[in-house]
This record gives sequence, C-alpha cells and structure tokens, in this order.
Amino acid sequence: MKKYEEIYTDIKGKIINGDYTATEQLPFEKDLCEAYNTSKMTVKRALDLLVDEGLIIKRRGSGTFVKDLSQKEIQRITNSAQLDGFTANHSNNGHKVTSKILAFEVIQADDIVQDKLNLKPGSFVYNIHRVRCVDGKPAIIEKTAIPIERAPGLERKHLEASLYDYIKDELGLTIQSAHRRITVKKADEDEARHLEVDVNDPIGVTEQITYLDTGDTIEFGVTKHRADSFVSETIVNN
Amino acid sequence: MKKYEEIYTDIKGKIINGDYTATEQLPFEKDLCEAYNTSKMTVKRALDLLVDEGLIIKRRGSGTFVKDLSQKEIQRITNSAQLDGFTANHSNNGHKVTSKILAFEVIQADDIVQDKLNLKPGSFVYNIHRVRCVDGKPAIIEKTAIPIERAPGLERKHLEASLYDYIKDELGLTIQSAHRRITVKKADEDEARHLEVDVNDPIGVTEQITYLDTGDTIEFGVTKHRADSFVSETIVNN
DNA sequence: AAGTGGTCTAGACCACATT
DNA sequence: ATGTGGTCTAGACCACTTC
Repeated sequence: MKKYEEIYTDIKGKIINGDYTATEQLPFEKDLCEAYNTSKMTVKRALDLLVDEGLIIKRRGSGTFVKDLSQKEIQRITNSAQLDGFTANHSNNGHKVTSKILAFEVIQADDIVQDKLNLKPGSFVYNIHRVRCVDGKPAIIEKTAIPIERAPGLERKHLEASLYDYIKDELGLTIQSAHRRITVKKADEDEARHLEVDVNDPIGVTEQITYLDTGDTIEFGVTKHRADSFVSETIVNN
Repeated sequence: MKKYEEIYTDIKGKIINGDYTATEQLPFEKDLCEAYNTSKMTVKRALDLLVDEGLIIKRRGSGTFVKDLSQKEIQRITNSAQLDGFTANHSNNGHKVTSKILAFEVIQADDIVQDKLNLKPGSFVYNIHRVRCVDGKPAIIEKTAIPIERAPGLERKHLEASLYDYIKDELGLTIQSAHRRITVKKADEDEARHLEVDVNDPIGVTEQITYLDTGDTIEFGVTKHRADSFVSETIVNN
C-alpha cells in the first residue's frame, strides 16, 4: 500500500472511532511527518484526501481540524461507494438483484445517444432495456446504450447478471469515471407498470455517461428510480 | 496566480476551443515541464485538476488523453458552479431572483436539525422559510436552520436578498463545503400552493449541510424544487 | 529496453494567522 | 516574530505499457 494511503487510512480510522472528535485539531503536518517518518508532500496528500472526502478542513496559519460532523454524517461519508453499478451496490448489502429484460437489440444511435456517446452519425449501439429488482421488488428501469464496437459479443445472459462485471471481467476494460445528471419527472403508464407505482407518481431520473480509462465512452444510461428507493449523496468542496 | 493554476487554465482553454480534440493525446508530462518551465509535480497537479473535472484521463505507461467528450458535454463541465447559492447561480445568468419570506423566527432545534448541525440539545437556531422566485415565478421552497451564535444580527432584510452574501460579506465567514443529499417526493398541499404546481406533482428535494472553513456547521437547508427547474450534475472518478 | 505516469524525498520559499 | 499550511523544485526510484 502507498504511504499516503496508509496515513490517510490511519487518520480516517481515528476520526471514525473517535480518537479525533468533531472540531478537534489534528497534529501539525510537521509532527505528522515525524510520526509517520515521511515528507511533507506525502502527509499533505493524505490530508487532502480527507478534505476531499469531507472529513477535515485545513486553515493556513492555524492548523488542521476535524469538521463539525455528527456521528451519522461520519457514517454516511464512510459508507459511500460511487462507481460500483447497481448490482454490486445492492448485493454487497445482502440483497438479491434480478433483472427483467424488456429489450435487447442493435440499433442506430438516435441523436441524443449519438451526442452523449460522441459517436459518428449512423453508428450502431446495443440498446438494452431492463427492469432491475431488489429482493424481487422492482426498483429501477434502466435504458442503456453501448457502442457495439466497444463490447463485441455481448449476450443476453450478461444482462441477467451485471453489465459492469461483463465490461470489467470478460472484456478486460476499466471504468474510469461517470458524468451524471439527476432530474425528476412524473411516471408515465409504462414506468408506473414496471415500477409498480401509480401513474404520475414521482420518479428520480439519473442520466449517466460512463468513460473507460482509455477516455472512450462505454455507456450512456438513463435510470428511472422509484421515489422510495432513490437517494444521491455528494460532497462539494470550494 | 499559482503556476499549477496557470497550466491548468491554459490546457483547459485548449480543450475548450478545440486545440486538443476528443480522444487526442496531450504532450507528455516531461514535455509540459519544459514548455511551462516547471517541475514534474507542478505539471502533475495541473493535470490532476483536469482529471477531477472530468476533461482528461491519464494512463501510466501510455500518456494523457482528452476524454471522448461531445461538445455539449464540454460546455456542461465548463459552466458548472457548485457552491454559489441560489441567488448567485441564477442572477449570473441574467435572471432576477426574489424571495417571499414565510417564516423568520428563533426556535429550539428539533432532533433532526440538532443532529445535522451537530448542536447540543436545546440549542437555538434561526428558522427561515422562504419561497425563492426566478423572474417572478416560484422555483423553490427553502427551509434553512442557522445556529444563532454563528450568525448574530441576522435580519429580515438579509433574507430578501442573499443569505450567502450576508454570511460572506457581513459576517466575514468563508464557506468551505457542503454535504448534499437528493431525494424525490410528491408535492403536498403547501408545497403545491407555493410552487404553483398540482398536489402530488413530483418535487426534487435537496438536503444540505454547509460548513465554514473553520470546520463548523453554518447551515442546514432543505430545498424543494419544481420538477421543471431541477437538475443536479456531478462527476464521479474512480 | 525504453519511455510513460506515480510516488516520495529534503528542502526552499511564500501567504496567512496568531501572539 | 513565530509558526501554520501552500507552492514549487530537482531528482530518485517505482509500476506499468509499449516496442
């Protein structure tokens, strides 16, 4: 493990278990350098990770402090996993994820998909339309477009399990990032039927463009969530 | 301006105006060091900002590349402002923001507010309840709790303009970060009346804890958005 | 084997806050 | 004046990709 990760993990642990409490001042960087027997840049990097994560703040001239976080807020920050995909996200919590496949076809990308995936006009994509269930209850409707040349050999059986696993394990590709956009709408008849809610019930919509570590787009997805299972959490630093 | 910011700004500009196009390889860090007459760590830092922002990706052993972004996606990334508050966010776009104050009082924090702001039991907070309008049309309902001891002298007139301006300019405090949570709900009668929508119409809800650069909480706010004016965009890196 | 980005160092100097 | 964190350097060595 990298040195800055060790320091990061160690200090984070001390915040979680209460060795460092809310608003408490951490040791100075100088002292942390001695304690961990390392250089200033490395300590700074470890602390910056904690700043990004929302656990601490730094003030030039004064020092470094734990944020004024409630215990619940610390838990929330600690348990967040962002880029794992629907299957992993829920099965890690002991739930069973299943998929009902409504459509699986190869079509020409429409204007929106073409733009989002930055494809040439007339490009073909897999068009996948699934209802994802958690413990047998429908949770989301997912429409996914994947450029055919980036996922050759995609089959129906992959859709019943995890698309992300197929991309990672079978294609050997690495997902690097996702650009997300969240909106809200009323359920239309289709959505209501599939999600087992009433027409006009509120729905959380996540649009997502997913990028590989090559910089190429791999997926454009629109996900429609039942209101009762939709939450999105982020931390914004200045 | 800091050197890494200059390099960051320069390269970002070249991506925006098309000097570097989608999927194109950037010069090697070594060459950028020469070009900008600086050291490796500084170039690396500039590039890492672009990675965080979602514009480029780096691959050890291979090089640095512009992501496969559509022109629209580049615009979206470039125009995002996160921590500015409602007033600034909309008036910068040439719109007029007004506020209707529904409540302004000092009360004891309830359990939720107390937890979110990490206050001691029995603490007092300003309780502010406003409808915010853009160009005369209601856009959001905002309930805000502010610990009284952190914002002494808050008056009604500050609420008609921007609360953030008051915090920044008159109290001389600096906002450092915000922890956000987005959910979805049906409009109840109150919400429908204030937002001028129908009962049970969908509503986007943003809960936000705002922190100062001291690490202290300054605000807990719950914001209810009309569906037609609600969007939230984020970039998730691995 | 050569070249890429990633980590880490030991230290200089700077900007800012406190005393 | 002292001490904090922030920036930057010049270079060593490492992990990984490509040839």
